[in-house]
Amino acid sequence: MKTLGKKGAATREAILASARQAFTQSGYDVGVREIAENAGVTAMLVNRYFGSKEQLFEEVVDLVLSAPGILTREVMTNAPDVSTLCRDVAAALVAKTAPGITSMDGFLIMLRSANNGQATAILRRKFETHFARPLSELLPGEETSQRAAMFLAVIAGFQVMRQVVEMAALAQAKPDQLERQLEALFGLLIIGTPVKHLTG
Amino acid sequence: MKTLGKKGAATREAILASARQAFTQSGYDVGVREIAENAGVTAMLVNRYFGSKEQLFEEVVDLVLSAPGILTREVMTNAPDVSTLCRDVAAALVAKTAPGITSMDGFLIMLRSANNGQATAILRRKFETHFARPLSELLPGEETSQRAAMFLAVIAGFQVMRQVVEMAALAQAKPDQLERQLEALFGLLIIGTPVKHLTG
DNA sequence: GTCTATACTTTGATAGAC
DNA sequence: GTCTATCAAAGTATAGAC
Repeated sequence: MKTLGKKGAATREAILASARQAFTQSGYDVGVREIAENAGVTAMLVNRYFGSKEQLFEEVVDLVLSAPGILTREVMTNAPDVSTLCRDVAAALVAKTAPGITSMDGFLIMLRSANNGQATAILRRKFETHFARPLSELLPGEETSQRAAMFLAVIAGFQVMRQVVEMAALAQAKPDQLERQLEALFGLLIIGTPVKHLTG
Repeated sequence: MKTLGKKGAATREAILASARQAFTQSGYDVGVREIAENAGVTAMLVNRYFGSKEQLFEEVVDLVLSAPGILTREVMTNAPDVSTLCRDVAAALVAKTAPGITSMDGFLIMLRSANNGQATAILRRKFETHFARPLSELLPGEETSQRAAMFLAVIAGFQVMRQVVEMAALAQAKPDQLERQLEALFGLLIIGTPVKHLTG
């Protein structure tokens, strides 16, 4: 382990910030040289400070999953009850996936990097510890781990259709309509029954 | 455009078949040399017959999207009623995403090429015409296009979590439990109310 | 300590010989 | 119509300049 001076730490942060931007926008397949260039350094320093591209990706994922996103520890633990959680997550999800917004969410990184085996292996571990396990412990009733996973699947599917594929029906729909549909789905998974009918 | 003789067309088919197998098993990151080797030719011929690896992938996508998948016109139009449709799609989805099975469904191909702009543009059009529009016309009630899109989003999300990320809770769950959960979600989107309670 | 220059390895793509 | 030879780009590793 190398000791880092002040300048070194700054460079490390610059690379990390550049990598976060690049991975979110282009997925894991973005080049290390491009990441380094946007940080004002050469590609070699990426390996010096992070060991490998894979480890750099892992650190970026940690960073993004810890930052406020659609599902955070705060959202999960601060919600007074589960129906509030449904509404909060639905609202955050619709807002963060609005057309034209380049959100830095962990789910988006996952979807953009889904074609790379190394990246998905890292994401699997991070999703388990950050989302699946705490959410599963929060749910009442039985089969909590499956229901938690389905919850995450709905979030991921909504994002891939709205932000990546950009399906017309989701990109142009009114936000409150989408929120209502998502809230109903989440309610079904969380408390076992829908909080509200879809057509109001 | 080159003119193809009998032998040329045969090698082209061999490469295409090998590519379908390879992409299904290993995803887009599989090497062109490996694809060519399994077809009994050198890597060069891949580019000669398909232009690039990307175009080869696109042709495999076309091939797979034409074949019966999770949502086909038959499933959609042959179902006597919508609740049967929910059950059929849920069962097909769980079966096709079983661990160890790498069926190259259209949704999965979409996810694997999600970071490629051209690929998503092509897939967006195919999804609209093949899935979104006919499904939307099949649904009763209001907001049919949004609900159809959400339906597709749930399918996509389930696949990405079970097949790509391989979340433990989804990969190891009992098939009939997953089917029940999916059927409830689909029912909520299709007929506006769940067909069955989750813990029932 | 911090960083650049250089090169090795693999992979996708191209040119020209037969 | 097919192959050998080669190129360009990407991830990585080493040596050494300041």
